[in-house]
Amino acid sequence: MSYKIASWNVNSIKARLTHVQEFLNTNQIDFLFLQELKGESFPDISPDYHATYMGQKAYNGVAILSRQKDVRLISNKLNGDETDDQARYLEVEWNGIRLINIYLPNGNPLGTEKFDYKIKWMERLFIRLNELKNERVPFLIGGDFNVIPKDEDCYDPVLWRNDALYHPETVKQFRKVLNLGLTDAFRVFNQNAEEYSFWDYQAGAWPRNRGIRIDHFLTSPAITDRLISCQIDKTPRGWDSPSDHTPIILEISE
DNA sequence: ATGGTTGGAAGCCAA
Repeated sequence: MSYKIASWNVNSIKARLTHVQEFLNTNQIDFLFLQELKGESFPDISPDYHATYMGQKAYNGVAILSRQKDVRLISNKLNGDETDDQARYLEVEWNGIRLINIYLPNGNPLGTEKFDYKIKWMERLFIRLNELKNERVPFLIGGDFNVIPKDEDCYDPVLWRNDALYHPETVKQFRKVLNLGLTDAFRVFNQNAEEYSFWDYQAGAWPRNRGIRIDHFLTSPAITDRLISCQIDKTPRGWDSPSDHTPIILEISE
């Protein structure tokens, strides 16, 4: 027995409703983390799934769909800044483990308050995950991290160095999180370059495979021990009117 | 080559 957990930035749940339904119908997904809902309310997707979500008007928004109804909301915001009202964080408890879905700030353009917000958000995330580590709570965190971990995770490292997604400060913060003892689950099973989860809508990025790997699952040690597989499913990116992201799917043993 | 495209908003912003 195993569980499949997927993460997908859908770039508007309203615009991608049928895609999400098709994805759920063709994969045996137990939990689906969604990002960029771009709306306050959440639509009826399937009678087979329970939705926990945190939305806002027009921007951001995260949801966790689950076959299991016994998920318990721990938090729908990231601690550390009472003035932060962006819907980017969802933490639930299920079966003794913590499931965390994030839509980490993009941070562009560099040199603006947006980049400061991203870095501070990552510092707050580190503090939260360090708490869970100290409490010995097994967890997995998935979502759109808006972070390119390494050169092999983008088509043009030199170009991306001048972007908030691969800026040295961004990568430093990401490594700090990893150094809590977390594992980039995808890299346990696949060391190939040119394995991407996002392709820009512009300039033929998808047909030319000019993409970046910014959607991740990170697992705490107890969950890492249970990893069965972690793959990027490129199929939905090839559908008509797709999201610019494609799902990443993680499988863990019971 | 500072463009190109998409979604939600409202008559631009974020990605």
